[in-house]
Amino acid sequence: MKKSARPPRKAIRPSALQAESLQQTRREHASETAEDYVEAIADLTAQQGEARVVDLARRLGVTHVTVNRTLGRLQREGFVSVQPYRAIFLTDAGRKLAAECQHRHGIVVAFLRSLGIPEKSAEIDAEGIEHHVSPATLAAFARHLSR
Amino acid sequence: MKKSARPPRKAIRPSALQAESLQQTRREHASETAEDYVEAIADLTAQQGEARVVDLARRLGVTHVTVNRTLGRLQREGFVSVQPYRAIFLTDAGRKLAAECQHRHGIVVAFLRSLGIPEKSAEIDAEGIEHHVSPATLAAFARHLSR
DNA sequence: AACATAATGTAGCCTTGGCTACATTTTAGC
DNA sequence: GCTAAAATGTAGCCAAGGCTACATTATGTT
Repeated sequence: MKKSARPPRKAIRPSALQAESLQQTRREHASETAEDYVEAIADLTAQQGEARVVDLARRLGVTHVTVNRTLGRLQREGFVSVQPYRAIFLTDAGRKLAAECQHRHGIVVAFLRSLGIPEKSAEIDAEGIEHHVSPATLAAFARHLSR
Repeated sequence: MKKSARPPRKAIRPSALQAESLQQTRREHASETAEDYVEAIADLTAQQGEARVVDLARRLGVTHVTVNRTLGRLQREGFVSVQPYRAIFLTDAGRKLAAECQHRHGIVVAFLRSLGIPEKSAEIDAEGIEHHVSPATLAAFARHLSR
């Protein structure tokens, strides 16, 4: 019998950690859309009583078609409740998620502002960053703010 | 003739800014993959003399198939140079991008560590955050570090 | 030099999230 | 209550980035 004809390539160092980090980042990407949508729906509902497809499209910077398809997915996943030609409502799960996102978003923006970053940049960066901030890091941001 | 039968829904507040932020985030996503790949290729080349498909797959936490297809795109975009069954090389553009990413990654990790976040969490969060850090914010991080 | 195994490549499938173009339903205003 | 415009819905296209299954090439060991 034989063992190996060619020794398998061995990882020299920390591939495992990086692979894990990147897989985590990809998982976060998958929930980013849901978070952006529920947050927008919550805001719109608070601001104008209801959230409609056009409002979401404008707010999210996409066409109404994209919004429509995504709402279908979010309904499958239990975050929203939609009926044809009607306003969009959050489920309990959706409201919970939205509240968490708004809370986190506020902390991230305030933290960036506290570093001297101007309002607009802080908003833009926060939008990208917030989905990748772990509870530990969020806590560190909050700690830094309350000093 | 008639004008309007139904007044168009008007944005109450800051839809424009949020839409812009989200569009920026989506643009960043498009370059994330390129950044992760060139960085990994640069690291592997430095560590073991060459970067092979299997190494990248292990490092990035995906299958070799995904790596292969992505390398094709990166070659089209001018970041890498690949030949069948050969090692992968960065172009000048690829090396430049890799250097920028490594620099930024280092700052983000150091910054998070300086907030008291443990090594591993800092690495994981940095992987997700670094692609969304604007030059202004990166500068703020660096400023904070050098205090 | 043969050959088994690792490495690489290819075919084809899936989901997400963009889009345009066109169809249908609501609804404000006359 | 008609009707045009707004809003919503549907069909179908595209690229990215995952995957499995299978085909091909390189190469270390014998």
